Parts: sequence; C-alpha cells; structure tokens
Amino acid sequence: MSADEHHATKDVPAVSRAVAILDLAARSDEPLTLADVARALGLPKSSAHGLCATLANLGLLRRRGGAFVLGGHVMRWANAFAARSDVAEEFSRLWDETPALRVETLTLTILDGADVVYIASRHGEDPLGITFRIGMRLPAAFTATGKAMLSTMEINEVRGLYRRGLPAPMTERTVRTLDVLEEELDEVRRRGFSIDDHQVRDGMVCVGAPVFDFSGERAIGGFAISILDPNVETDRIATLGADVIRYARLLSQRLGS
Amino acid sequence: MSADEHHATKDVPAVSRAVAILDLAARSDEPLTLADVARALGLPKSSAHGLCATLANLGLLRRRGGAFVLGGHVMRWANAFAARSDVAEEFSRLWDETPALRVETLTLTILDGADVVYIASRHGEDPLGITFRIGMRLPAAFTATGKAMLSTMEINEVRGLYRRGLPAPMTERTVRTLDVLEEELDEVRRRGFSIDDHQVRDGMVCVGAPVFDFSGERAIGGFAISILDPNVETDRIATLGADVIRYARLLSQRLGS
DNA sequence: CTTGAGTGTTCAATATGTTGAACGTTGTTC
DNA sequence: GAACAACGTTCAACATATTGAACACTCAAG
Repeated sequence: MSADEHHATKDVPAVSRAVAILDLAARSDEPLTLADVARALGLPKSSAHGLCATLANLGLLRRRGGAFVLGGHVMRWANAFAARSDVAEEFSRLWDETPALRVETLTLTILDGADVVYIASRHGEDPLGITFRIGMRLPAAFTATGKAMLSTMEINEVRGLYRRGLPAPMTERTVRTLDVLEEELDEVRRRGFSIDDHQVRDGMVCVGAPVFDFSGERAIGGFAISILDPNVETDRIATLGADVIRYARLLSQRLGS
Repeated sequence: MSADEHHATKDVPAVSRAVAILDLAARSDEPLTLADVARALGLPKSSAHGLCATLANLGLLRRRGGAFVLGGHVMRWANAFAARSDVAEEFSRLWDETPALRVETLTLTILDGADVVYIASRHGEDPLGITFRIGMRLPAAFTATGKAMLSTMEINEVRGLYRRGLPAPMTERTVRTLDVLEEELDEVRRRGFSIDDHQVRDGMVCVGAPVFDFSGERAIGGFAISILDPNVETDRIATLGADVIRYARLLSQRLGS
C-alpha cells in the first residue's frame, strides 16, 4: 500500500495507533505502562494516555495496577470470526459424528499471508506434546495444512509469498528453500495429501489435505491429522493419508464442493 | 462512565467508532456494506468509508466483494489473550496427563462481568450436542463454572451484578431470580462444587468448581465437567462432583494456591 | 527526611481529521 | 436503452482531536 500517495488511502491515525497498542500488548510478556507504550510506539505521552484510556473503557485493555494487559473484548470478535467460518462448524460436526477420528489429533487452519491460523482443533487420545490453540499461527510452508493449501495455489502466487525466502526453520527437518518446497508441493498434488514429517516439531508427523467450498477453486482451509511417532512406518502414513483425503473430501462436499 | 463530564474521561472518537464497527461485524450474519455500517451506527458515509478502509488495511476487516467481514487479525489478540492465561496452560497439561478425563467434556472459563468466557475446552468421547468454542460467552448465573466462581465472591458484589435481574432463561430449568441464585450459591459453598442441571441446555448436566491462584482469595477461573444425561443419578453427580473438586484443586495447586 | 527521576494526568493552542457536497459507478425498474 | 436510486469515492472547509508544557504524584537513593 503506497502510503500518503492519495488522500483516500490514508488510514485513520487514531485507529492505526490503537491497533499498534493492542499488537504491542499481545506481544508483551508483562503488563505495559503508559510510558512503555509511548516509548515503544514513539507516541506523545498524552496521546498514549488518551488511547489507552479509551481502549480500557472499551474492554480491549484491562488495567492491572498502573499497567495494561489485553482485555476480554477481543474474544467477542475471535468467537464471531471462528463461528463465522462454516468450515469450522462442519469440522465440529465431523468430529461429533465420527468416533474413529478420536484417536489422533485433528486440526483445521486457514491461510493468512504465509501463515496458517488454527480455527479449529480436536486433540486426540494420544498426546502430541503440543497444543494447537485457536488463533495460533505457524508458517504455512512447514505445516501439513499449509502445504495442502499452498499446493492448490498458482505457483507464481506461492513464489510471491516467499520472494524473500522461507521463514527460519523450526527443526532439523524443516524445509529451507523455495525449490525444495516446490518439489514438496508437486508431490502433494500427485499424492493427494501433504506430509509434515518432523518439520514443525521433532517426532510429530502430520498429514493434510485441502478443503474446498462450492467455488471449488483454491482451498479455503486445510485439514490435518497429527500423531507423535518418531519412527512411523510408510504404510501407516499411507493409511493416514487415505483417511485425511477422505475426511477433507467429506468436509468439502458438505460445503458444496 | 459519566460521558463528557470531564476532558480526561472522553474516549478517542475514531477508536470508539472503529470498535463499534467491529462489534457490528461480529453480530452480523452477513457481510456488511459501507451503507449498512453508516446506517446502523449513524455515521456520515465518508467517515464510515475511512474507518472501514483503515480496518481493512489493518486486517481487522476483510473485503468480500463490496462488503466487509471480520478479518483474521483479531485472532492474534485472541491467541495472545488465551495464551496469557496461565490457567489455560495448566488445563492443557492436566488433560494431556490424565487419560481418565477424556470421557467427559471439560471446560475452563473466566468471569467477565456477569458472563463466563470460555478460554479452554476439551470435548470428550461422549458427544454433548454443544460445542464450547474459545471466546464463547454464556451467563455466569446459569453455568457450572459461573456458579462456582460467583460462590467465591462477596454477596454484595453478586447482587451488584444482578441488580436489574437475571438474564433471560435458556431452558425451563434455568434459575430466574436472585433469591434462588443465592440459595444455589449457598449450596455450592456447602457442597464444594456447583451443578448446572439442564439450566443451559436440556439434558446436559455439568459440575464445576472454582480455580484459585496463589492469592487464594476469589476464584480466577471455573473448571467444569459436562455430560449429556437427562436422567443422571444422584450418586453419579456426587462422583463427578468429587472429580471436579479434585481436578480444580490440582489446577489451583499448580497455580500456587 | 529530602531530593531527583520518572511516572500519570490535565488543558488550551494548534495541527489536522472529519464530513457535506458533489460526482462517478452500479444495478434495478420500466 | 433510459431513468432513477442507492451505492462508493473524493476533497477542501471547518470542527475538533492532538499534544507540548506544566503540574501532581510516587518511589528510590542518599
């Protein structure tokens, strides 16, 4: 977005500042003082004061002594955002109706830039050692759901996302270059499902497949099954792959694909 | 909050308006046009235009054709809000470590005004017919976790929350008056656990207990076990009650209580 | 106990965001 | 195809939000 190029493209400054304050609070490990906010964002103290007071009155920040932390109002929007997603609802229904799915961990994500965002998860009976929280973000290139969604995109769009290179690796096995990622995406298209073999977490293997809606073009979400099995056998991956394709198709069919 | 009484109490109007737009988008079943926003909030069209463009640029709204829906940026804040809660982390750990808990549905809420907000949930093997989504809100007076938390509060504070009466009932069994609620809270204190017997949903019975942190005063959260059993027997409730007390205490101990 | 540094709060002058009017676009009706 | 209504977009005049300066408060150091 070319800033200040044209009147109409200029953001409302107070709103931008307020969002920057909330982002700062989200990133911060401890409550933020007014002085912290003014310093970190380069704001006059009186401006920081007015904005923080407003955010506190609106329930977006909460005062803890003289400092601020994120308030609960954000959860109203998060709830609405997650609920608005038809695919999340279908995911919940699928889980309720399919006892066989309860052993492994299931997740559903959407793509946001080069990240996946978790919009639904059901942790299985077998522990993974990782909790996929709603709202959590991970690099799409590394996750099973992300690879599944990327594989439905035009190659130039994928290259556009990674023109400055891939994110920092998370394990020894994490994909590091765009060339290798493109080869992986070719394999996903051929096989029909994606594999995250220890790329996000050592020992964790995930298979994923894209979920489509009625438009049937690019994926609107990614569905994955995850297990913790450092030495998983090839035929188990094939079985899980068949499962994830089947259930992702079932989700897609319910969404009019 | 006495509006306009004093300079310092006046909110930043653009921020209030932006939040009102996001609240409207959260409430709306369909994408909102600029005209919808201007009309619903009584804003000039050009002001609505500028605010919506700004929110879209910041990722808080997303354009769908010529209309707007909530954007994914809210999930960054929701994730941070939920992750910030130590009690949610301990809840996840408890689930991972305790296979016996996997049969029923477990939930964890915090109190926000007269509502509970779900900050963690694990759906059990037995289906409930209701999905507790993170961020979801329900009236505290009706839920097991809410009653558990209310029971640790000063009675005048409870009366303050309900000075205008209880919310609209959700079932035939929902508590309707403050007097009855106070009796229920007396029973919770005596018994050590709360019961939602079909007050939120027909057929669903939940038991709850408060969770404390190191301060040990009022509850910081409520923990509940939920089952779908229209004709649950008294001794099953007692067993679930003992369980919920035990696990809530375990959570509390881990939080320094 | 005093002093100094850093914090939060207040308010009128000043810089600038808001908005009414105008215009272009789109879709519906006749 | 024309006319009309409702929409989205633009921009300069004007209403008002922002902020520098000042002050009160709190806490730590000496």
